[in-house]
Amino acid sequence: MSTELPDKYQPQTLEPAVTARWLERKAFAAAPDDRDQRYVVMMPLPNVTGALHMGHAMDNVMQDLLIRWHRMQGDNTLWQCGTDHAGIATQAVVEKRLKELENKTRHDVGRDGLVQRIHDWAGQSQQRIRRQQQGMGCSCDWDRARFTMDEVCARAVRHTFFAMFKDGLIFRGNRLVNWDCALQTAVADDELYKATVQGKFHYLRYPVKEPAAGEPTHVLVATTRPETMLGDTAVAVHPDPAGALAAALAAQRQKLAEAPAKEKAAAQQELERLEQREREVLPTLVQIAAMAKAGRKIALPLVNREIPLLLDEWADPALGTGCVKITPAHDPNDYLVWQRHPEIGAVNVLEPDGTISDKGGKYRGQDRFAARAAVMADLDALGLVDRIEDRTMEVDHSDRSKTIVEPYLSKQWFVHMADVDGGVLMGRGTDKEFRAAGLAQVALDATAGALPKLADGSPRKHVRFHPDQDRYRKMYDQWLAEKRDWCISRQLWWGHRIPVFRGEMAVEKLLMLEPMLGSQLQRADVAAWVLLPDGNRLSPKDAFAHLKGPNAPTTVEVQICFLDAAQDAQLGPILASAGLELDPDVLDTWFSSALWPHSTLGWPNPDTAKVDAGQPALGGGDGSPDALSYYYPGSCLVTGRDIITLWVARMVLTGLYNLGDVPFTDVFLHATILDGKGERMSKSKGNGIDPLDIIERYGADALRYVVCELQTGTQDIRLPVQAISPFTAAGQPERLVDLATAKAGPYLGTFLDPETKQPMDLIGQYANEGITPAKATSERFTVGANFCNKLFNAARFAFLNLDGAAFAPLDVATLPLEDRWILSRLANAIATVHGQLTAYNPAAAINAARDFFWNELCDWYLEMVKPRFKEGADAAAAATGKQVLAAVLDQTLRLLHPFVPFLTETLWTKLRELAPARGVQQPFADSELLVHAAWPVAHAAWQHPAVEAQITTMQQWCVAIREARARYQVAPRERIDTRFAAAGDAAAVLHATAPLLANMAGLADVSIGEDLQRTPDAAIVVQGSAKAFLLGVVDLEQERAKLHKEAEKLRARIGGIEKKLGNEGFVAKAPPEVIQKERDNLTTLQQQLAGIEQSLGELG
RNA sequence: GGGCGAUUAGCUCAGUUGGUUAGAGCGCCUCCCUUACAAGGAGGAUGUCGGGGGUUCGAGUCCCUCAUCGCCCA
Repeated sequence: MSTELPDKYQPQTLEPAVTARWLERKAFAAAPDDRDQRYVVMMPLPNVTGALHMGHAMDNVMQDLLIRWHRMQGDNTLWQCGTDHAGIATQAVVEKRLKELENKTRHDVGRDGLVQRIHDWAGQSQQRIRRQQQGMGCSCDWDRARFTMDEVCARAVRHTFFAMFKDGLIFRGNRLVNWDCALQTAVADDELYKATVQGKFHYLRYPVKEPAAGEPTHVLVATTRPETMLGDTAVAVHPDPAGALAAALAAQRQKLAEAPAKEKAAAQQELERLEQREREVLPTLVQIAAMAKAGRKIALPLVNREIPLLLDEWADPALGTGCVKITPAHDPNDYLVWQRHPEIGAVNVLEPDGTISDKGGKYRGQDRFAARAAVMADLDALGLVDRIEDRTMEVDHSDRSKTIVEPYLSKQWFVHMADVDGGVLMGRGTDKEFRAAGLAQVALDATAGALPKLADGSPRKHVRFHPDQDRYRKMYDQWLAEKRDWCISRQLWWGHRIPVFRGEMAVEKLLMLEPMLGSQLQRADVAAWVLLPDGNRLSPKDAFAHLKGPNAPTTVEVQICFLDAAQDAQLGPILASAGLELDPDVLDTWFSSALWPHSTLGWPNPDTAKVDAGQPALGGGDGSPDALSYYYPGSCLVTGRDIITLWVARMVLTGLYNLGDVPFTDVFLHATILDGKGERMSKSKGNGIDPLDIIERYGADALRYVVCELQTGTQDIRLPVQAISPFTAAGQPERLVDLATAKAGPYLGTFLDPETKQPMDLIGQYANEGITPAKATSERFTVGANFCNKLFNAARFAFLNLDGAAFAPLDVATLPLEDRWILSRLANAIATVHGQLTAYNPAAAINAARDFFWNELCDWYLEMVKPRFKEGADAAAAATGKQVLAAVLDQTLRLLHPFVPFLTETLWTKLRELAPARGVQQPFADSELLVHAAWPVAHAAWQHPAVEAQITTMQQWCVAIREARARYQVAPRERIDTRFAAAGDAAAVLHATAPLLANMAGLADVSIGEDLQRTPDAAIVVQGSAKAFLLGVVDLEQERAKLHKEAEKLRARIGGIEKKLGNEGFVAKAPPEVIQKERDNLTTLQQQLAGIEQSLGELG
C-alpha cells in the first residue's frame, strides 16, 4: 500500500502519526545484548512539580540528538527517563492548592493524607511531562521510566543511607541553616535568592555591669535585626583595636597612593573616615578591650541575662561601632565566633514558625517582625536606643515561599564531605573497591584523572566536561574544594523519610537491654550509634564498655538504622517502647537524584529490583547481563551549567561510593535560554515558553531545528519572546507583542498590550483578577519551519521522479559530472556533521547539514538533474539520475534524522516504497524505520576535489552571468547567446560544464574559443583570464561604468597586496607559504584587471 | 569584595594555533507566482569587530586599561 504525502507540509498531522508508530513499535526500547559498544544517557530528571519549559526543551533535544546519532551508529543505546519528586517545591505547590481549593492546611489532612494527595498530583504531572517529551520526539525507553519515589529508587536510597550511616559519614549535628518560616523547613543555599529590602540599622546601648571608675557605663552595638538581641550570648570587641586600625590605615594609605586618578577622591575619603575613627572611636575601644580582658560583663537588657565581653577579631574596629553583639543561633558570623568560644553558648529565640520562643521571655509567641517593633519600643523606653539609620540591604529570601529566611540553629542530618582519618571505602564489595581520602576528594579525583587504577592495572574511567573542559572543571573543582558538609534533612512530609530511629535513653535502661540488644546491634544489616552528652559518637560495642566505666553519663542518645525497610514496621513498636522514634524529617531531594545513574538500573541488586507492571526486568537471564552491569557506567550527562555543583558532583561521588566507578565519562553542558532582554526564562516571570505551544504552531521538528542551531558552544542564548495578543477581533490578523519592550502589567507575569493598553496574563495565574490570558511564542522558530518545508518539498520533487528507481552497481568515475559532484559534496557534509557532533557543536553540525541540503542539493543538484527527467531525455541518463538522486536522498534523510526526526521518518517510508533498493557502488543497508537505519559514512570513493573545482568554477560563471542579467534586466525566461573567450584550463572547464551552465544561467547558443570577439551590444563578464560576452543585452554606458567600478576594486586590492609584499618585515618574517599565497593572488588579480582594461579599450 | 564570562551587520549568533576582501540565518531593497517549494527563486545593500593603549611584518583573534552587561561565590 503506498503512502500518500499531502501537498503541503503539515507537521500538526504528520508528527503525531510518527509518534504513534514509534511507540507502537517500541522503537526506543533498550535491552542488554552482546554488543560491546554502548551509549547511555541518564536524563536530568525533571521535577514532577510542573510542566517543562524551553530550558528543558534545550536539554531534551540535545540528549535526543546524541541518542539518535549513537543509535544509528549501531550502539546499544539507553536513554533513561523519569521524574524527580522535588520535595519542597512539590509539597509547597500541593499545600497551596489544598489551601485554595479546600481551605485546609497539611495538618488538617495529616501526613499520610498529604503524601497521598501529592502522589496523585505527581501522577498527573508525570503524564503531562511525558506528553511534552514525546511531542518533542524524545526517544527514551519509556517502559523503563523511573520516579525517585518509586520502589526501585527507594531501595537504592535506603541502601546508600544505611552504608553511609554505618560508615559514620552521615551524622546529626547542630548547625545554622537557612530557615523558611513559612514552610517551616531548612532550605538549601541554591533555593535562596537575594532581594533588596528597605531596612534600618539600630544602634543599641548595652549597660556594662559594675563598671570601674572612668570606664564607660554602656557599650554601643548596631544591628539590622534588633529582636535577635534576645538571643545574644556575648558582645565582642577586637583584642587589639589600635593595632587593627593602624593596619587598616596603612593599607588604605597604600591603596590611595596606587589608586588611579578617578578613584583618588573616594580613597581619600575613606582614609579620612578611618583617621576620624582613630581619633574619636579608638580610645573607647581600647578601653573596652581592656575591660573585656578584666572580665567585665554586660547586663543584657529585657531578658536580664548576664553575658560576657569577649575578645574576638570578628569585631572590626574600622566598621560600625567597633563592638558586635553575638547571636550564635541566628547569625552565621556569630555562629563562627561561638565555635571559637564554646563557653558563651547559643540561645535559639525562634520557633520554627518564626515566632519568638520561650527563650525570648515576654515576647514569646510574637511574630519575629512584631517582636522587632516591641523590642525597640521597650529599649527606647529604657533609654537604650542610641540612634536609628535607614539602610537598604540585600536579604536572603526563600525561592519556594518568597519570604525572608532566618539563619536558624537546628539539628540537621549531614553527609560528611571532608577527608576522613583512614579514608573512605569506595565501591565496597565490588571488584572496583578502593580507598579514597573522602567523598569530596574522590569527586575531585574523578575530574583530575587521579582515581587509582583497577585491580588488573587498567585505568579507571574519569569525567570530562564539554565543550570547554577547563572552564567547567574549574567551576566543579572550586565548589568541591571547600568540602563543605552536605545538609540532607528537610522538615517536610514529602520525600524519603530519614530511616533512623533515635531517642534519649537512660544509661541504666540501655545497660539492662544489653543482653537482648547487644548481638542485634552487631548485625551487618543494622547500624547503630550511641551519642554521649559531650557530642562523642561511639559504636554500640565501645559504648557498652564506656557506659560501664567510671565517667559514664546518665543518659545518651541512641540512633539505629536498618538496611531493610521492612524492619521499620516490624521493630518500630519495640523501639518505641524503649523511647526511640523514627526521625520525622525527610531527605533532601538531591540525595535521591544523586543516585539516579545507578538506582534506575536496579542497584544494589537488579535481579531483585521490583519494577512496575509492564516494565522490563532489570536482572539478567538467559545468559544476558543485567541492566546495571551492562549499562553502568554510562556515557554522557547532558545538562546546564547551573547544576554542575549541585548534581553532577554528587552523582560522581555517590557513583564512586556505591559502585567504585564514575556514573558517566562525559558531561555536555549546554547554554541557558534567555529572553530578549537577556534574562533567564522562567514561567513565573511570564517570559517562558511552553514547548507544546511552539510545537502546535511550528512543529516539533522546527523546534528541534532551531534549538540545535542555537547551541553554538558556551554562549548563552537570547530568544526574544512575543505574546500572541488576545485582543484581536475575529478576522483581524494575529498581532505579536514583543515582551522585551512591552510594559509590565499590574502583576508579575502580566504585560500591557501596546495597542489596546489592556493587561495580558502570560502565566495563567490571574483569572480571578479578570486578566485575559495570552500565549507566548517566538518568531525565531519560523526558520525551522521553513527548513522543514523545504525538505518536504525537495523530497516531494524527488518522489515525483523516482518511480521505478532501481539499484545497479555504478562506477562513480563514469557518472555525469553533476552526480559525481553531489556525491563528493555529500561525503564532505557527512564528514563535517559527524565531526561537529563529536565536538559537541550541534549548531555547526546542523548548519553543515543545512548548507549541503539547501545550498548544494536543492539550489544546484536538483536543478542540474531536472533536464534528465524531462520528456524525451536520454533513458539511461534518467535511470542513473534516479538512482543517484535516490541514494543522495537516502543519505540526506539519515544525516538529518537526529535533528528533525519526524519529517525524515515520514519521508523515509515513502522513499523506501518508490526506491526499495538504494545505493551507488553497493546497496545501502536498509531498515524499516529510519530510527534504526545505519548512520551514513563519508565514502572516500565519492570524494573528488577536481570535480568539485570544476563545478565551483561553473557556479562562479553562473552567479556572475546572473548578476549581469539582473543588472541589464534580462527577463528570467529569456535565453542569451553567449561567447566565451577562453583558453587552456579555463576553456576545458567551460567545455566540460557548458550544458550545465547553459541550463543554470539561462544561456541559449554557447560557443567557446580562444579568439572569440564581443559584439558591440554584448555585456562582458570576466572570470580570471577568461571572458564571457552576453550578446544583445548591453547598454554601453552602463557597461563602461560597471567595468570602471570593477577595475577600481581590483586596483585597490592589488595595491594592498603590493604594499604588503613591499613590506620588508613581511617578506622577511612571514612563513613562505603565506607569502606565496599573496603572490599567486596578486597574479590572478592582475590578469583580471588586464582583461577588464582591455574590454574598456574595446568599448572605446 | 573575590572568581568566571560576554560585548562582531537592524536582530540572533559563527569566526580554529594571529595570515587573502570578517561570515550565516532572520530582517531590509530590486526583480520573479519558472511545471518541488512565495514557508519559494535570482540579485543587492548593510560592520571604526564596545572605547583607548600596547605586542607584532600583520590583531576581531594575544596583553593592559576603561565602559557596559551577565553568572557563580562571600
